[in-house]
This record gives sequence, structure tokens and C-alpha cells, in this order.
Amino acid sequence: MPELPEVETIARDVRPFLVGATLIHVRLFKSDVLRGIARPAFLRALEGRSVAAVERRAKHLVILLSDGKRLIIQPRMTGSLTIERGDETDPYAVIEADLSTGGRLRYRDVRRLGAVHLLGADAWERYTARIGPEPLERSFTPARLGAALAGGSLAVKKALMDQRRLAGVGNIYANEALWRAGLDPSRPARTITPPEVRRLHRALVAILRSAIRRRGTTVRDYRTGTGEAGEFQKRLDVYGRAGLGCRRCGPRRRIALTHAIDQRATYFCPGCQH
DNA sequence: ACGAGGTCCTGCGAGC
DNA sequence: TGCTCGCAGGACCTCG
Repeated sequence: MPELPEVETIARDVRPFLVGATLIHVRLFKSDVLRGIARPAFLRALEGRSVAAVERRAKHLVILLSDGKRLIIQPRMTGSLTIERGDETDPYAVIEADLSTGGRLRYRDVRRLGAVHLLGADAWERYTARIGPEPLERSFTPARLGAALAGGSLAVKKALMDQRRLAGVGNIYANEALWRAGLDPSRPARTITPPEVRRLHRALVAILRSAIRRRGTTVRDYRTGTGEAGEFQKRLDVYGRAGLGCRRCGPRRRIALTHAIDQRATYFCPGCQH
């Protein structure tokens, strides 16, 4: 589940503990999350390095090391990144790094669908170039959202979740933004009119900001960088609310659930999303 | 160029 | 009680 607001929350939480700290001893419990690098090279590249910065790009955590390389962690579905203080072990720990400042960094991933990369500056440039614009940057205007949706017969919901078109939006926030904008998720992306694009832009930006304020959405696995559940699940209007009343139309209109779009759970109100 | 579907991986809850 | 099955969601891949 970690989408943009969740990864942003994790980055903000772990940043103060990581920046300036040295990775003294690194343990890799499961190697299958590594992409493009083998275990020995990975451990060699990390141990003894210090952390210069912690950033987020789309749904990736970007940990910039002192030598210019970047440790990229993409938690995908069940990944979490936390700072641990005690010495409890975790059967789902994938990577742990003891920090010179005390405590340790832990990447945990039950299903290990997550991906870990170690990229130099050029490789990172190529990687990030394939991802679309960040929706919370100033430069992300309704016109840029319109451009992201243009030229696609695919459903607008699928377009929103396409990382090449737009960064950071996954299933939960795509559902929520489309409900708030009053748009039918199955509409072909290119049929969304300019006024509708403006509505969708407002809805999307507002929801992402609001979800960050609430420290993300915990349905099951997501944890913040301090190991806690988020709060935004209490604020969801459609996701996970199949059969319940629509908050805009009233209790007599029920939220519907379909898997017709990309075989993913799509929640919408047939009464107010057109 | 596009959509459909398989793949990675594991836990959980529904149904029998 | 204990089993099987489908589903969860992100991103990649292959096939037609």
C-alpha cells in the first residue's frame, strides 16, 4: 500500500535519524529483493557509508549516501522502513543496518514484492526519468495533469496509477480522488474535459496533502517510520466501503465495487460519479 | 498501440 | 477442526 503519502511519511520520520549517521554493520536476511546487484557487492557498498540525505521520489525512498550512490527502496505492497531502538528481532526483516548514532534501520517486507536498488548518479537519472511528474510539486498544474491523461483510451483510473504518466498515485488514492472529483473511474482518460481535469487536479492534490497530514493510510501492513499505523484510513470516502452509503448522495446510495479495471478493486458511487 | 493476464511473494479470511 | 481458494496491491513482463 505505500503510495505517495505513506512513503513521504516514512521519509520524514526516518530522515532525522539517518542523515549524518554511518551504516556500521548491515545485515541482509533475504536477497530476493535486490535488483541489479548481488548480495556481497550490496553489503560492501553500504557498510561504512554515511547518509547525506533522505528523499522520496514517487513511491520510492531515496537514501543518498556519502559517496553519491543512492539506496533506493520501493516498499510496494507490504514493505516498511523503520528506526528500531530495542533489540527485538523480526521474522520479516529483510535488511537491517546498525547506525553510528544508535538504533538501527530496518526494512521489513512480508511478501517481499518490494525492490531494492543501489544506483550511481547516472543510473538514478535514467531511472527517475521514466517516472512522471510529482503531483505535489508547484509545477504540477491542471495542464500537466491534462497532459498525463491525454492520448489514452485507457480508463482514467488506470492512467492515474500509471507511474510513467504521474508519480506516486496507487489504488487507494486513485479511487478517493475520482470519487471526490465526481468522475467515473472507467471513463477513457482522453474524454475527461478541461473543467473535469481541474476538478480532478484539486481533488488529487487535496487528498494527497490530507493523507500526509494524517500520516498515511493503514489498511493492514503499512507502518510509519516510527512503526505506527497511519490515520487516513478513518477518512476514506470510498476505498473499502463497498455496500456502505455514499457520503455525498446519502445512505440510500451504496458504494459499488468492481474489478473490471485492470483487475484491481475499484470503488465508486454510481450515483455521483459520471 | 493496446489490453488481458501472468508473475513475484505471503498471510489472511471466507467457505466447505 | 482443517483444508483449499481467492484476494490483497505495485510494477514488470509476455502474448495476441
